[in-house]
Amino acid sequence: MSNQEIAKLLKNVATAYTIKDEGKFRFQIIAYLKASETIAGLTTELLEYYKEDRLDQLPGIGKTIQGHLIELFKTKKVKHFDWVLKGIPKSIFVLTEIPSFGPKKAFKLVSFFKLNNEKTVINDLEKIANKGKIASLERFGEKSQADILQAISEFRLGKGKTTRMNLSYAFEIAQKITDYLKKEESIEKVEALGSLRRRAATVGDIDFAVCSTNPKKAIEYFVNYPYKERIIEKGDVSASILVAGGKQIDLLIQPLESFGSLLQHFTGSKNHNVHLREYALKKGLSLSEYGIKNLKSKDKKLKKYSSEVDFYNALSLDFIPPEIREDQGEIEAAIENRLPKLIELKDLKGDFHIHSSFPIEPSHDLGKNTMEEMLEKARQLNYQYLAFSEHNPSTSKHSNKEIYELLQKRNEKIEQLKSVNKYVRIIKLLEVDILPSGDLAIDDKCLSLLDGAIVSIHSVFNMDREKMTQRVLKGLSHKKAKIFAHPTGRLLGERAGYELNFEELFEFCKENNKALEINSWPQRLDLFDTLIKQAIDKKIKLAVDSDSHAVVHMDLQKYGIFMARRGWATKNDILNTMTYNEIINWFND
DNA sequence: GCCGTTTTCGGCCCGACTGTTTTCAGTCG
Repeated sequence: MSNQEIAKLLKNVATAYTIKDEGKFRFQIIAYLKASETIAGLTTELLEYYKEDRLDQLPGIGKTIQGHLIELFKTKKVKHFDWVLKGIPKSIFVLTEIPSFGPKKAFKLVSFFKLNNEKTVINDLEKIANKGKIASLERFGEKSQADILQAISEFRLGKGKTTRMNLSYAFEIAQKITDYLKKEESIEKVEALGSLRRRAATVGDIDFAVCSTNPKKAIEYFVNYPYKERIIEKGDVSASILVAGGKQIDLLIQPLESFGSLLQHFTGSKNHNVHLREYALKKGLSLSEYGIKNLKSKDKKLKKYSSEVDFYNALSLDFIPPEIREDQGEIEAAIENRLPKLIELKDLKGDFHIHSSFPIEPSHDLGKNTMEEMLEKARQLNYQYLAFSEHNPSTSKHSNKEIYELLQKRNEKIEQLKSVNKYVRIIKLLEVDILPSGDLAIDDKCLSLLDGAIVSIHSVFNMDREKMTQRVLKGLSHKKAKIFAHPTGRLLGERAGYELNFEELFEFCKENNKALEINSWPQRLDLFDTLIKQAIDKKIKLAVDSDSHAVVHMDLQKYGIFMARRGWATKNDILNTMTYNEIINWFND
């Protein structure tokens, strides 16, 4: 079973508990949902944790659920789950995937109308709603009947509970809406929050905090956004609209004096907030988007915060950067004044992964811009150095001798550029395929022409975990191979990437002084945050690379920096913050 | 069912909004 299937199973158990007796099973429900989230967000198959006897390392998975998971892997079923799920039609779990459908609503509809066919339940429900049969049900009405039809139709168009967009796409939408909101004169401040502010690789809803002298007018203005599809809800301090592609935009409003608390609350993450509020409760403080209540004082008066820094400081905590608010130990670190000083974009002194248009007749895609154009961009970015790293010449179309000659030609070109280029130093790299055998695609003689090689996987993704790991380690063990590019091979929204034993890879990199890439391409963002944090804990060097195939791509480095920050990276963890001399020494090491 | 800087027992974040109601149930973040 895949992680997603197991996560769904645990979520279904929570749903079943909710239907059976929400009050009685209140804390079991929370526990199962948390365990489900943990598994859904894992970067390694849960089965591997089980095989390696490491299930107890996972947060929110205690003795009981561990036992159930072990039973699941051993016998493919869990007696306790079967008991909880008994009598709950499976079609309910289909409906709960639709936004606005929770356990109660799904159960009421399925049981009243006997919608027991999980394959047709959505169509069946739609037919019933269209016939007007739902409106007469207790606690339903004409409006909720129409809402059900709307939710089904939007679900079919792609608005699901777990539908997410890439960070770069969310940035574009957020920019448009920010520009729109700033035109309303009563709006004094606009901040995009939620997972967007935390710079998560993918974003669900886009959240905005707004500070306005006239909240009513500001809300009215927001819900009249010209590109909205419809208004989802509209209240006194918050509203939500739907824009093209089923994307939801939420707005929250507070006066300036509470703006800091609002930022804090709406930035999340949920787990960070829950942990923070539990920590505060122990000090007798109750937190909300409005401020901090002292439960020990007589009047329990609310203290408001206009600044988020003051809000954290009021809890005796250092300010926690949004990118690491994921309940991964940041609260403990803030208590003990040992939060890392996270890397910033301006710390980068170069880029190792640049594909120019030099006609090297590569195995994969060639860049769009000349070396000169890329170098000029590097100068604008204030880089000390730039490495050209086109794909290796195609091995099916060229002999070793021809490949050698192509690389020689490229070297001549680079030497000529070096002689005329005063601003940016050039490093001679190449992105070399690691073949399924683990051998590099070009021979030693060709590799000797380079300062070093970036190695990567571009074919035969479906090897099993151990074979793939051995393939990568063999490729990386070549003296010239220094950086392993886009290590998981994932493409967001397209493919999950191959399975690797990262423990083993980290160990190897540490021993042999190899680096892993944080690829800034928005669809890759690979390595990603959780693996970056693990790598940094193991003191592995990382390189933030744009993988540019055109000049404009060189600006995408900010996304790699976002991921690095989410992985708690400081300047010292990132290779391309080093000077040219240090880097050249590292490549020759 | 999970978890530990008041705890291995006894806690478990806090609030908005909608629709159907006239005080609440359900969903969401």
